Amino acid sequence: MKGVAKRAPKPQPVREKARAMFRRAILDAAEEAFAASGFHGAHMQEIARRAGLAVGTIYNHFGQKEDVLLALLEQRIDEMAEVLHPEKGDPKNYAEKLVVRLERVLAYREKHAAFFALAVDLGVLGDTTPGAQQALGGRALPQATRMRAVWLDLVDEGIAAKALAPLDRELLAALLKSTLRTVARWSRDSGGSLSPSQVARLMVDVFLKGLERRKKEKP
Amino acid sequence: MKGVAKRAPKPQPVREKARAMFRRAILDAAEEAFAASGFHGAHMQEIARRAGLAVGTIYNHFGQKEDVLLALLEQRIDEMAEVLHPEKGDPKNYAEKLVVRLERVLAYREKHAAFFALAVDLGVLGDTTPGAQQALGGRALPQATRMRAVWLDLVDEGIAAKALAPLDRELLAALLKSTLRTVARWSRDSGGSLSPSQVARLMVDVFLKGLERRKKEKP
Amino acid sequence: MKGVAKRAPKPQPVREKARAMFRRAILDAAEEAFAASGFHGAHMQEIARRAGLAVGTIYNHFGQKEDVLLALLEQRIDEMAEVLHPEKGDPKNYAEKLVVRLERVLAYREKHAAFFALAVDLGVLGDTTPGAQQALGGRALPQATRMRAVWLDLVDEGIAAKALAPLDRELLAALLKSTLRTVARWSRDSGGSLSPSQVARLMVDVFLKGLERRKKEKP
Amino acid sequence: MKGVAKRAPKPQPVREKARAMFRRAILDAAEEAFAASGFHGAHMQEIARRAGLAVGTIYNHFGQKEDVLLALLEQRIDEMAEVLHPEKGDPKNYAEKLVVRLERVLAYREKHAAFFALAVDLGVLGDTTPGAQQALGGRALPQATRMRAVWLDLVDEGIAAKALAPLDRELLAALLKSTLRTVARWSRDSGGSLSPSQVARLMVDVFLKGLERRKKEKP
DNA sequence: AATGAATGAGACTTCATTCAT
DNA sequence: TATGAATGAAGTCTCATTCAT
Repeated sequence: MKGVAKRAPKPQPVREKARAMFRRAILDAAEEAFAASGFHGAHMQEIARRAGLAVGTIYNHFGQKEDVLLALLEQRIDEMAEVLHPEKGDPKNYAEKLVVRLERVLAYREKHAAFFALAVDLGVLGDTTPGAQQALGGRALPQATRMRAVWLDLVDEGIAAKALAPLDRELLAALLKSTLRTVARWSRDSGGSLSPSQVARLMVDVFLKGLERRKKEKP
Repeated sequence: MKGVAKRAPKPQPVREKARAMFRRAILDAAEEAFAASGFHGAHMQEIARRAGLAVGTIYNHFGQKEDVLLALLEQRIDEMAEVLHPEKGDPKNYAEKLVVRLERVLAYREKHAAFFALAVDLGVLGDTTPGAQQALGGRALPQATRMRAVWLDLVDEGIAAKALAPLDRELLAALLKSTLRTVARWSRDSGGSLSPSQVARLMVDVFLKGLERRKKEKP
Repeated sequence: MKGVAKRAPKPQPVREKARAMFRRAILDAAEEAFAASGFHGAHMQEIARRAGLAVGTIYNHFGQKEDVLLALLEQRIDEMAEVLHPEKGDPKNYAEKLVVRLERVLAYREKHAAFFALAVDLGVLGDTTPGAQQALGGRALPQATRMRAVWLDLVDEGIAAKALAPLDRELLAALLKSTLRTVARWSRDSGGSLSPSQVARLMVDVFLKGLERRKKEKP
Repeated sequence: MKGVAKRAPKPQPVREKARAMFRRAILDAAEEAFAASGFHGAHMQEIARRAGLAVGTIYNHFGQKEDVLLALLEQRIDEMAEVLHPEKGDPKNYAEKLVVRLERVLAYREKHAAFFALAVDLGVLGDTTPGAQQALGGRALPQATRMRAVWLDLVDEGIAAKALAPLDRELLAALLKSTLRTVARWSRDSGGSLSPSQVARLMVDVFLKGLERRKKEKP
């Protein structure tokens, strides 16, 4: 030790930051790659290429391919739960509240269209399909529970406010999600001439009032 | 044998039947295997085992793995379109008509739960996801068009009968399908205490009237 | 036996004839198929198709694919040795004798161009190459010995008649064959404007006199 | 990694060298394997084993089995064309020149006996047989043209020097090659008691003067 | 820690051969 | 005996993962 005094190794927050950047770069690349080709179609090579990294580097951050998918799903689900959370200034009226919240979700969806294509592909947002189970190696997504809770809360508020029919909360939540998904996809596929705000309003309207023809209605 | 006299080959309807039986056995086995493990997770070996055949035999009937999937989807979609078709004796009233038709679909779903798990996995029933495109090698499903037409017809009837809001027919069809799927899944997951008839009625109710809390209603 | 007297089964020469016809049809088909695609490239299916037979039938006549090749080679080599044999009326003069004999070989070659492509491919006419050994499963061709003998005889006659240089008879035979093959191929590839007789004469000339430029020569 | 700073990759001549070594090891292994069992008889597994590599590694260097064969042929043909080329100090006299050049070819042949067995097997040196076409997937060998040119040049020199009969140059070249091949094989098969130099001299003698018995000759 | 070539288990597919009709 | 579909061993190639640099 050549007579030099030892210093305790500094905590190196820089290292931490660098690690986080790599992680993020990998997940972003994976999102694109998975969305473009599905889980099996996307090769580690391709993910590495999109991230501007070598394959080996990915394995320094994730144990295996599955783990990249898992981490990506967790990350995005967390972000989406965040977005769906109540915020200060959200309206009191339930229908209005739904509109602003779904609007936020829609905005997030747009930024992460790739992830949603993937999530639908894996059935992760709804229920888990065999293909998803395969891809995840049978592991459960802890974040999915959190996500579910947020939707259930939203529905519970509606029930409490006597704005929603007193049906099973799981059913209500599932229908709210499926309406969101279906209308959003339709909007995208049919040219997307509606503004996000109009789309959110349409979702809520369909969800609350259904699709029966109505006589005249007062606003 | 150029110069050797040939007995005219007798028309063998038996052969035809045998071929059809093998085909069917393979598709049934494939349905199970794909449903259990997804397209990539299911190996030809496994499909052959389930069908009680040798691998080679599958290749006597289908060019490649993809083709097995394709044929299976076509078969099942055809069957389902059949089931969804109008039948003599269906009620005139639109809501009632929806109920009986969806009931038929539900019954078929139950028999082919495996297929539906697969179909959702592939996104074939709704729209095509990257994973599905992967599995199908980019080929389109001709039958999917037929399926779509049947749903659109059902919706058009509703519009014509002034029973449905005059919205875009694609949107209406998509929402009808997603409601069906969501309620069916909920019913199954929540213990399945409702009869198929009740489930169908619930679907139609949700679809037509939405989930807003209603005061009193007369049946 | 219904009271009918038994007759001893007749020797059935018809059966024998039928067998021979099948055999021949198969060998002809195999010749074409092998020549078109090589030993490995030609499938039993294809040979059967060309013969207008079912695959199974081939296996009623030959034990395995190899055996078909073997039988074909034996057959053709026999025929060719036949053709190369001395015949009544062949000239006495050695050079002239060579010409008429090679002419016969050339005629046979033309009829069985397919076989010769195959034979060269397998190196069967000259020496046995690894590929040929592979195809023949390591078995030797008994007929090849007979063939060799015929060529050696032809060369021996030349030595005896003091028409050929007193070199090793194996070398002389090998050179005669290779000259035959090379000139024949050249003649075919370069448009084939020479008559078979001219080609044979050229072969003999090259073989006997070499390719050095000669001053003037008297015929 | 899009945003992450990259160190400029240093130019790595070492890598290049390593690549070349692997390539060479694979080609050498393939030469042995192909020569021992023919193209179809040699399995990738076996080639890998002989090269001391894993199968996958071969596929990092060559797209498919065919490509290994192709590359091997190109390599060896190039080397052989090199050897056959005129060199400083070659004699002026045509016969003498032929002798020294063929001697070089013979030396190369000896070192690469395996390749020549293979080449003959594929008919690549002369003309392309169905089996070769099969193995090469129908692709042409660019190097073969170069090879042909070298032989044609050698023959043209002879014609120009009025040492060769004014026959078609393709024919002369083909005969020169076939004489080389035949005599070399004979020499090897008959015990190899002749020195390379003697063999080359014999080839030229046969090629130029033919095999007719000659009276007395002056050297 | 990043790199990227090497690794090899395992998947799909082919095709000679068998065998029930 | 001819048939041709069934069989399954075996080969090529892919791609997630490892590891020496």
